Amino acid sequence: MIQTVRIALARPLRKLFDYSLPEGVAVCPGQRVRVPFGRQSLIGLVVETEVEPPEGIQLKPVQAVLEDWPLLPDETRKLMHWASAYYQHPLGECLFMALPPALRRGRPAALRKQPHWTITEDGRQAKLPPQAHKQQALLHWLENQGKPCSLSDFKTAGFSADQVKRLAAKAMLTEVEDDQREAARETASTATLPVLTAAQQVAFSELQPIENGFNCSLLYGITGSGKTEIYLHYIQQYLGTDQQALVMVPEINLTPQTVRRFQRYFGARIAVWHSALNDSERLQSWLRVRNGEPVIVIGTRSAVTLPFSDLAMIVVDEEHDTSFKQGEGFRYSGRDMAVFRAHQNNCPIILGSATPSIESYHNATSGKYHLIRLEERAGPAVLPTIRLLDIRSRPLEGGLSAPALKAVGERINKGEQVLVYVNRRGFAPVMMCFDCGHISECPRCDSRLTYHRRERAMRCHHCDYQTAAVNTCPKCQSEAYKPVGQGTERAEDILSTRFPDTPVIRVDRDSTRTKGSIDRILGQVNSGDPCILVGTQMLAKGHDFPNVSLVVVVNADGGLFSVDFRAPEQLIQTLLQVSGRAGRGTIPGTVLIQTCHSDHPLLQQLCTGSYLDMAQTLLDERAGARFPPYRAMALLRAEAETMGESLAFLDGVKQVIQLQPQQATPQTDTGIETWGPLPAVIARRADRHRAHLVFVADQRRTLQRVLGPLCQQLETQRQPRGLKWQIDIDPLETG
DNA sequence: AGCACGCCGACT
DNA sequence: GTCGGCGTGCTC
Repeated sequence: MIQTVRIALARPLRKLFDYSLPEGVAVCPGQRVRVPFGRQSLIGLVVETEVEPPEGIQLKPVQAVLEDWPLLPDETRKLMHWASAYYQHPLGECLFMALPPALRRGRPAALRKQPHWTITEDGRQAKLPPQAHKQQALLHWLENQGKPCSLSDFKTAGFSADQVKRLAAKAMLTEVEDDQREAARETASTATLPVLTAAQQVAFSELQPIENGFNCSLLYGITGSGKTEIYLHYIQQYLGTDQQALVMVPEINLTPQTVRRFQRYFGARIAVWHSALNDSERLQSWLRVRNGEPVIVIGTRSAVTLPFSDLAMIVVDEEHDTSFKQGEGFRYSGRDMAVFRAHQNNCPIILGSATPSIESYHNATSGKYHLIRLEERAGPAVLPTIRLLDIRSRPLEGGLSAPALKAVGERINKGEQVLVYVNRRGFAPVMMCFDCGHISECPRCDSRLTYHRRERAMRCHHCDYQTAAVNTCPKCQSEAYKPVGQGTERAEDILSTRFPDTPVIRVDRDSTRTKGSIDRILGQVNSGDPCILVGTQMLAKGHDFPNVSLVVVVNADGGLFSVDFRAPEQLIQTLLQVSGRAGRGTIPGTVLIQTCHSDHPLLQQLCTGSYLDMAQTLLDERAGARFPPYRAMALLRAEAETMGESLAFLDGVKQVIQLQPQQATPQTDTGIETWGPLPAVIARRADRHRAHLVFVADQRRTLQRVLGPLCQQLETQRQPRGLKWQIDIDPLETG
């Protein structure tokens, strides 16, 4: 009897393909196979065995079975099955998302033995020329590790392969055989953890031990309260030497410093997972996890799909951070998948943040999560004072008001550091003609081009359009064609003019483009000398600036009156995160927020209340408007050559949804509401016209029940050429 | 997504 | 007469 198996392929198709299995071959779900597909040969993953062969299709046979064990373990496979159904994304793509690129391409799943290096007697003598200070530092670092290290260890510590090669050539380093598994098992607990403060101890004692099984703790710890210490202690205290752990961090936060901090206590058990890894590094890390090594993975969003076999705990740090949600394609939330995975593994999960998301806060108040409050800063630092500075009809220089500049001057004179935060949204410099009013716009998007002085270029932030800057108005040839708006560069100019003796350091995408520049900047700031940091978003996250005693927020009003219902939440989160950079040392910090709406209740509350009070206010507003988390939301995005096509497509979908007989129980289930379709806030992007249709339902189940078949139908029925659609479950941006 | 088949314009 | 443009249709 010939067996039929169901195979998932890495194709954007909401269907699986059946194949016959050659006589004498047996497979189980999760195994990797090679199958013929059309006239190509593809890698597939077994989803189901012993299936009923479909009628009227001549099945092709499986060509090869790549391993005699399931590459994707059951637990991970079930996670991806759930994610596929929850996010309405094709199963094949979801499953393959959980494999590193090398394995997707069919490379063997073999753990390459990594050469480990140790220092020789010659190396200890270290007779290096004085200019080889980096090699000297490497030797010094390795000696302090007290154990052989691999190339990737050197790289995470900031050294290069070339330096290792040179030292090996001088016989100062030598290769040793080292079984990684053993290396990982022995906890390099040379360093002892810092003692928890009384407040940290209280918070720590509220965390459930691993053996109590699934529970989700929302650790609300104000900026500077030392949440990381709590994670470290938790791992130290509860994680078994044979168990695996996952620590998820936002994209921006995966700095070498964070990793080093964990490595100090857990040594070789630490494995990293982030977008900067190359294919072979990814494969190695993935296989370490798959082989059941007792690793502690520090990783970004996609680390939630790693093939753990004994996952005992999860931490999601900065859980409110929007980078946990993938913004395209398979639009999953790493944080939400982590909660599901903890549940699936019956293990604890800790969500940490100084500014928890409204969703998580809601889960905490409803008793689904356990709320732990840590509202004291560790060490001598106290929370900064937040003051609003109303700038209505005040003259501004580079976006800064006279009182703000005065405050900057005072701090500088005292030898302290200042951070000027420019909320980029709507404040990037554009070129405007003062004679005819012409403003430079992107020819392909509904957006303005921003002026980049350094490159003398005009750039679009929504597509890759770029053009040289010109001095005269392209419309009326007037000479009065000048940059307006308060970008980081304008603020930087004004500050350097006003404070010529103080270094002004700009921190934004442009100034940190080159590798290592962020470390150089941080080094300069941490030296403690007075300086003024000017920057965007990047400054708000993670980094510690102990000598910054004043934060000036150039403009806070962007998020106050936005069409997006999440804008106020994101505004106060950003304001509080950037405020948290002030007064981390011994000097009490001050935050000045420039605004045209100093009487706005949310901003008022920012100065007096705690974050949780604000979260409660926002949650009440969400309840009133029946927004998430009180209802489930999904977004159907469409784009086409014309807006008419996009809107017509979404209108059609709306009709279908509304005509559908809703077999709902009236009391609990009011069915689905659709809002729109509406053109996106940036309606035209790269010459594509975009529109949205929003779905809202009291119950997630209702939404799933309708969206599943809808996606299936939209995929099979043919659409006007050039029309593309995608579904976004729990969207973060509804504009 | 690929890849092939298919039917219309400028080249040896 | 062919090479090749990308429009649409299929893949167990």
